[in-house]
Amino acid sequence: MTPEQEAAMIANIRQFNRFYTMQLGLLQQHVFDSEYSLTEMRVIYEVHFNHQTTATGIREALNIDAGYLSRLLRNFEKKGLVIKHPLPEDGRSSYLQLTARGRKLMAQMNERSDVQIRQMLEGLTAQQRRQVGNAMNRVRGLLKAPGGQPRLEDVEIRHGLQPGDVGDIIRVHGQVYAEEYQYDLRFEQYVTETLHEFLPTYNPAKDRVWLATCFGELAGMIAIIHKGRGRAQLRWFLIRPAFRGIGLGKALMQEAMAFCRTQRFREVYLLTTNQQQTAAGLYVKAGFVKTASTPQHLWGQDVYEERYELKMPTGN
Amino acid sequence: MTPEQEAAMIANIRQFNRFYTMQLGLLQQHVFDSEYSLTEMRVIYEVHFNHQTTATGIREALNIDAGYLSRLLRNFEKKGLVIKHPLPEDGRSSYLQLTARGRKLMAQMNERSDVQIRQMLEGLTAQQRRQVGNAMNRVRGLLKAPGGQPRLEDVEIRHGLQPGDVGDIIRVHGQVYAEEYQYDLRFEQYVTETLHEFLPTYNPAKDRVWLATCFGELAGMIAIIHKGRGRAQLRWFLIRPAFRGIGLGKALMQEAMAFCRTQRFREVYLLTTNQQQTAAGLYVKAGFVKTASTPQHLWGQDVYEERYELKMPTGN
DNA sequence: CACAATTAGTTGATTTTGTCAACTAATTTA
DNA sequence: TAAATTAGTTGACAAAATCAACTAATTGTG
Repeated sequence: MTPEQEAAMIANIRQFNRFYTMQLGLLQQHVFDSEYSLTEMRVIYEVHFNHQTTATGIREALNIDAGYLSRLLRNFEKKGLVIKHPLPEDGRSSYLQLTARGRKLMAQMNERSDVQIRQMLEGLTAQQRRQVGNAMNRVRGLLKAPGGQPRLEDVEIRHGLQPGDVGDIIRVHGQVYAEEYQYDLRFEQYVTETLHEFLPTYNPAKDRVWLATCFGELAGMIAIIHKGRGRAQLRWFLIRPAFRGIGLGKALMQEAMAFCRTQRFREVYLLTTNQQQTAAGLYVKAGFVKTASTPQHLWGQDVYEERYELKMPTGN
Repeated sequence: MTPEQEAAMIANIRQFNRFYTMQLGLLQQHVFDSEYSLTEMRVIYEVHFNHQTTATGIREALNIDAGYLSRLLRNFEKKGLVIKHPLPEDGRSSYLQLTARGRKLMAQMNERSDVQIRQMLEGLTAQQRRQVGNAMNRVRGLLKAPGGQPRLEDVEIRHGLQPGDVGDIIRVHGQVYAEEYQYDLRFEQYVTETLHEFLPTYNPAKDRVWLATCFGELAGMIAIIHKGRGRAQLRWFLIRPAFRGIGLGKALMQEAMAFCRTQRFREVYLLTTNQQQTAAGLYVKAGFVKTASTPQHLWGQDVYEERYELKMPTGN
């Protein structure tokens, strides 16, 4: 990056900071017309979030004056929002905890915050809202904030191809395999070919492509393609690294298997290589058995191309 | 979107708000250890940014007490940061302007803000930094902030296909044409086919694909494909709606034409439809002439397929 | 056109918010 | 065991923000 580009980029972030400061309405000292100041609410939040924290813990987290904090806490105690539990191992400190009343206040504040957020999102389509969330998660994830791990509940699994999906499937395959196995352009070309070959025969009644998205961002995918005579091929099974370890692979595999059962496929097969170890585990767990392994030079790599097969239990 | 998903999404944004409040260090009332408070700096910034604004303008923009602002401004005037120009048409108001000293203070603050931003980006790769900027722009753009229009200086034009580029080209074509002309999956299939057809013959010495990216996000693209006997085809020329009107199409076209000249192509042609009016303008400006127009039923649409040709000036 | 109503900005009085330094008491270090 | 450190408290005070009463210019209205 040239110095000019870096300066442009920093100016851009500075603008975002100003914009977002405005958006948050952080200049108002009384949050959401409550009787509590921003600082007070931040203390309440800190007590709630870091359970079993002490005054010093809060002081360090929020970087506020010890004397000021002392008074704030005494006030909260007087109002019955916070309760102190003296520490047995240190007579100077106390654990802090929200009372039921304090938690109720928190909940109220969250509600008001939600109102603010809803206003912010007003006039946006569902897709755009997802994009906002997604972009925020990206900022937060990149700036190494805690809690950046996506949750399975936030991942939406849908099927059917919408505009951009075909390209997105290819893009994610190209990027992930380049990053993880140093596959080159030839691999992305291969994926393009598989989709080009599939699309003209795509029959939504017999073929199904599932896309897992998280706030609009493609998180993973899987597909079942009918091959005639009760056979089907499982394709394009991939979970992006950031979304691994949350059970998404399993969820997608379950969708695919459920579809295979309703379609009464007798046999499902798939092709992969010996390098895709994590996926292989999921194949085996789903009942697939490795039936062939042949050395190949594919996409500039020496790999074993492997074939897995699954005999479906014939329901009666 | 189900109510549960909406709640999850709002909770997610709330978390981002808390995270970013923290990130900005907005609880500190003295910005960057200066002798000025956050509010004071926001006033200075507002005077700088909205030139020829009045006290009321600032009061409305920042939503602060009129009396408080009055005192702040008097103080700034006393310190020689701001100057008042009485309004001829209204004896009660004055235009506000930063003095040279006030602008110097602004610049200093920007520098300190830049330091903060650099710290924030510390430890990120160039690509990750671009992603942060990109994601912020997306948030800002979606939440309809002013100044959301990207700048041509922030757009990087590169050539050569990197992992994910092929998929991204297809994805953007699919999405943009679906949004603007209601083309369906068949169009994305067609684009996939064109790339599938091109890739095996791709010769970086004779073919060139340019990608315009803005903080990591694909903004537009163009390609020149050699066809033998001094002929070449211009393909995949597209600017995403958000990046139109900033001269990006022109810049990409110039790159392409310059390449055609160095390659000494005698003739360049392209295929498009009568629906792509904006692009057609750029083709004509670059010297292309429409040579054929045939009615077709393509991708579920009745269109005229048009052919444009450009005879290259033979340099000696 | 005159007079009431409104608007832009100012000023005094006051409250809220945050800071600093001196302090106590418990705990740790030397 | 004494000195140093740490957690938290308190008093004095400064800075930031609010409220209400005010002036002067401008606008609206009968």
